[in-house]
Amino acid sequence: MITANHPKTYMGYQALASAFRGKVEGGEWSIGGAIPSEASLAKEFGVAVGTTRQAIAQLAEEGMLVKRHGKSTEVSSGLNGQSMLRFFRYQLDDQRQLAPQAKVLSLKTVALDKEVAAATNWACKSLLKMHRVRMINHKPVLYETIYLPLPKFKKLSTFKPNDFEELLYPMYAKQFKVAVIKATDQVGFELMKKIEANALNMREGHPAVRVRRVAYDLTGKPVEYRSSVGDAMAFQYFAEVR
Amino acid sequence: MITANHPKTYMGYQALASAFRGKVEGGEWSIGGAIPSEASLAKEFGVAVGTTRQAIAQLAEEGMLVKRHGKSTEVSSGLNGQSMLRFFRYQLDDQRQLAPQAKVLSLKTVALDKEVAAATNWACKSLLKMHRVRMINHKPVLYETIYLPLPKFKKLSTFKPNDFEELLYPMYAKQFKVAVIKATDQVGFELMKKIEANALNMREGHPAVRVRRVAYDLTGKPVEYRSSVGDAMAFQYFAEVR
DNA sequence: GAGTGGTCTAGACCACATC
DNA sequence: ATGTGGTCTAGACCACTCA
Repeated sequence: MITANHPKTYMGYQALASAFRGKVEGGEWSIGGAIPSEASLAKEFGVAVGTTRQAIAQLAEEGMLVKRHGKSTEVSSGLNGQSMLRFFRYQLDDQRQLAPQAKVLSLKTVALDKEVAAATNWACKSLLKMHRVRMINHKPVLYETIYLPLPKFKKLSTFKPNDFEELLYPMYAKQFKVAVIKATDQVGFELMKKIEANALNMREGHPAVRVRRVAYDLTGKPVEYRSSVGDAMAFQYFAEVR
Repeated sequence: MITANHPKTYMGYQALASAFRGKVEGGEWSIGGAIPSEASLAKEFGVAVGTTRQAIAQLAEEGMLVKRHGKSTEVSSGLNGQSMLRFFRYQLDDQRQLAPQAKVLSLKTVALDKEVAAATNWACKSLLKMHRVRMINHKPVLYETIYLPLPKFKKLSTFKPNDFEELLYPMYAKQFKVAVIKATDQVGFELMKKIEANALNMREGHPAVRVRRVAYDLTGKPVEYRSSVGDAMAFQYFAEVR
């Protein structure tokens, strides 16, 4: 039955975790907001506090929830989006840490791309396609092509290049209530194409690295596809293997 | 106090975890072997079972212990060492999965290398340095330079190239009781040097990828430094960002 | 001080592996 | 059947945050 609540259903911590996932996906617990206390959830679902703790611990592990000792447990608002640029080893003028800049070059609506569809399994028929250059100390270092599914991100199609914030992931969170909590990177090597080379003040055919990234939201669904090109010689990628 | 045991010391799960770490590091719980049951540990340390469970859960998370439902909890015997080669995208003759081969080219004792020391913080004064080629379907794809600290791995210095097994990490476990449970990779691009090119049947100056890997044991100490070179055009690296 | 999450206890019962 | 780890309970008390 769809609408009725059985008076007493068995609730293991995994079933509880599923129920909590549902609250997040359904928007009942909104992104960045606090969820009810463990004690009140235990009462609501008719289980011991320890059981709600175990369910919450699992979701916290997955990155969906964030625990704050003494305060509350919140729905994650996601990664900050700086995670791409830290892979390039550009030295700065002095020791100071310079914030990267970003410039949107173009924005248009296109048909679903084959490569994108294969990586994301999106079923939409059109996409928002954005070209962007990222700079460190005003020097362009990364040429990005970013795809977003429509109609979810339709509001962006009316944006002018200057309307975009520096970091996209936090903007997705604020404007669309989409939190990016995981991404997969695929690093490969190729020769730089003319468009990319021009944008980066380099020669066509220069050794280039391409990072294809799929970003996932709280529910595990792909929300963004991003393909970034940079100078291979200036590139360093760090990863932990377990 | 250093030597005496107080009859009753407070044992939080973190202190317990430290005690368990000590048992592993001291060799009292040996690599690949089962540790005592949760109930007996609880009795031995004078805590509730739940507390030993929490301590064990933490060490399992770190990869030091592996839990086997219904059997026992074991000290990890580490990764299998295939983790490097999976990053290359060589297609095989047919659909079958071909096991990679490995050939040791040379083995010698050298002074502590600066690059190696910087990455590992090793304090030893000499190293074992090994050159190795890894092949897929009898085609060489990876030229590896492997460093191991002495005197820990002294026994290997008398080995002949054919004495080495295909996978090194399991060999470290068997022969030296060293389990590799974590590694960090640093991926960069460069031009292939003559020696590497010769070993891989490629031209000097061909675009190459270099993966510098530090492998860590159960206690978090670096146990191996490995620098691997391959064809950049055939390379794909996958990683998850969280 | 009130409310939240963090630690710990003691015990019951379940699920799995092995003999 | 026995022993192991996995789940769950009910409650005590601690540590942290904030009004």
